[in-house]
Amino acid sequence: MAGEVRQLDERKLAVLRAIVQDYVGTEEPVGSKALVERHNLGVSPATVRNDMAALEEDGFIHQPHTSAGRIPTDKGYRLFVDRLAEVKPMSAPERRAIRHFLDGAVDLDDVVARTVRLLAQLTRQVAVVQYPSLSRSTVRHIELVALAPAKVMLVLITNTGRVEQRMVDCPGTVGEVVLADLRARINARAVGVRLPEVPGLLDELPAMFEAADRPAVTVVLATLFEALAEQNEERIMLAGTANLTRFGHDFPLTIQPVLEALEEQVILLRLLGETADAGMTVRIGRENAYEGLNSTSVVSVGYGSGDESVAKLGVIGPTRMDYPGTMGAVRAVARYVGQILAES
Amino acid sequence: MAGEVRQLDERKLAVLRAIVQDYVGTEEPVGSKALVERHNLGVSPATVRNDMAALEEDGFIHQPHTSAGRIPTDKGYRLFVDRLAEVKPMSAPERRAIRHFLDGAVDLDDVVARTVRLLAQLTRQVAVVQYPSLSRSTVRHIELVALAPAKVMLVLITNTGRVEQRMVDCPGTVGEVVLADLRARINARAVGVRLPEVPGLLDELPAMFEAADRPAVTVVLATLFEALAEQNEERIMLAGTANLTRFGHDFPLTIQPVLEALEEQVILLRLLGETADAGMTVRIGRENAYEGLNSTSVVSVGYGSGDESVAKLGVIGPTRMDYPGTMGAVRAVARYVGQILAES
DNA sequence: TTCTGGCACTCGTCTGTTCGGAGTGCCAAA
DNA sequence: TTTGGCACTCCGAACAGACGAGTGCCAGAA
Repeated sequence: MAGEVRQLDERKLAVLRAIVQDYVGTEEPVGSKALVERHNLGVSPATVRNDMAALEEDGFIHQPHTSAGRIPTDKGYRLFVDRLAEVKPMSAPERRAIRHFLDGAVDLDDVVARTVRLLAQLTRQVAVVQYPSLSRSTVRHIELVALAPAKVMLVLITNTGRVEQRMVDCPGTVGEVVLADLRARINARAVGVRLPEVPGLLDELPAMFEAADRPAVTVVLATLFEALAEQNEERIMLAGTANLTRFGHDFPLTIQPVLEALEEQVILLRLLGETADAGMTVRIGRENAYEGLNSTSVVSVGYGSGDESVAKLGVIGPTRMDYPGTMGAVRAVARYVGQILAES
Repeated sequence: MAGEVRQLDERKLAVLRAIVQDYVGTEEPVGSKALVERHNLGVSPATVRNDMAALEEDGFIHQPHTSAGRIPTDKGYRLFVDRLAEVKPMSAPERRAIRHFLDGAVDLDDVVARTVRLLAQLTRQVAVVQYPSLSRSTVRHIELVALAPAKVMLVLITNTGRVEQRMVDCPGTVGEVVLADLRARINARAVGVRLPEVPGLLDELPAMFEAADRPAVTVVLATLFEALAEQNEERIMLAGTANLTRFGHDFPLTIQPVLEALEEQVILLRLLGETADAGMTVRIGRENAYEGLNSTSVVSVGYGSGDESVAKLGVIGPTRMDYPGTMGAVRAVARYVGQILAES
């Protein structure tokens, strides 16, 4: 008995898989007859119809109107992604191409720019790449430069190649010697340390300077802490918006909220923020918190220079997307970007 | 006689103006009767029809099909912009709002970001703002920092607040003293000078150093020149793509090439590059060199911190746009950005 | 019990036709 | 030169009918 029930279930799953695959390919509701023709399920259309009715009952597929084919629901895609699909690995030539394209990058900006374009091209969808975040990275070097007697430029360089600079207006003049001393002491303590942990290590620094210099030292440190903490400086790069035109027929209605979402960095950051730290995250249709993206799916993953992820990247497309292919591309690109970052 | 011909021409122009205004408002071909109703032209529909026939003969308007109203052609819009429309000044509250919004900016990135968003909101179209270009700005400071024995970081700060940094791999070790010397000499010559003119002033510099240091000095200078010259580093910021959805009915066809164009910084830069240095430039439909923008108009203008323009900004919208209003907004925003830049 | 073929039924899409109305061009009169 | 009138064009909405894809159900076969 149990065996037969499982047998049945497996065929239903096969039907669902076939429906998803066909619908993704054709963009048209798929009927029982066409299904049997294209996939050799070994049963008749009538049987498939029964299964379809059951699948519909369970909410995995849905009919636009009586006497039309079936379309997968968000729930159906979810099941497909979780249990029926395998991430499709990139082919060797594709991997070589990715590698080659990313290797040409000259600096961090370029890496991110190339990555996002590459991802958009590979998936033919909208790609989003977050800059390696400050909070996960470590200090490579901190530089202080006197521009004027009371004006200091602060430069923060991270191990991910990111450079932040600030102007500091000091109360009173700061001697070159004091500045050099401060620079040396800061670097001695901070280099190699994770950004959020830096402030704790510099606590007792003002006390080590002459009373006259202390105000200036304090201001410089305050600015440094500010630069370290500024999470909302997180930047994002986008590409492939033109691919939105391939979205669907009910065009302006679907596309407008998506375009609006894409303009709001905050929304995109939150979107990527929901990505699990390890493994790939797929958010389908209404699973997305942001309403404007209710008819889209987001495939995202963390990437990083070493073992751990310092930022996220992903792809936004219609719920009707090629999940295995998209996931394969996203994973491959994330992996290679990680390697590039580790090398530089 | 001549007087009567002029009289006639003026009415024709009035008719054209009315057609443009109505069409921009309604998006529908405008007929003779409706025209007479909405504008008090003081003549009958039949007369207007005669004028319309003449205008069509001259290529200023055009009929989608017999027995439909008329639509302005690119040539018609051109005439409208050149002779029939006046730039519509912003109202006092609008100006205050612009001023207030831009005043909140904290650094150059922020100024540009706010400007582009503001412009998109005001015009309800796609806004494009070019970062103050390197070639027009002057050197405020050049800094050299030794990160490792053979690794130097070069930082270039311009009077517009822009900061560029490069890593330099030197052949052999560079002493701290040499570096300080080089820094001092470079700054002494370059500060306050326009970027493109800097290389010429540093020609004889290598000769002033010991033979052993010369290779390193040469490499540093080469990198600096590269940073100075790198015109294609010109960056652009975009906003308001969601406004494209209000474009028209024949949607995907029109919008796709536009989205593609917007993704290509090169195209946008060329677009802005065609802006006349002084005064506002309006490119209508096929006047745009880039084919994908053949059904759009571009309104652009230079802006700058002082008298002269250091960069361009503009708006991209359908040829059927509110030219007076758009031009007014573009002009006002450019003016205020200029002021903000001059102040900082 | 499960699958299958057959059959009646639903309903959306396509096609052709009709019809009203907006708009035109032309002409004769003011 | 302008105007009112008139015949004409042609788009687009509305309607009807045919077509076909697809379904659900049922009775019989495996």
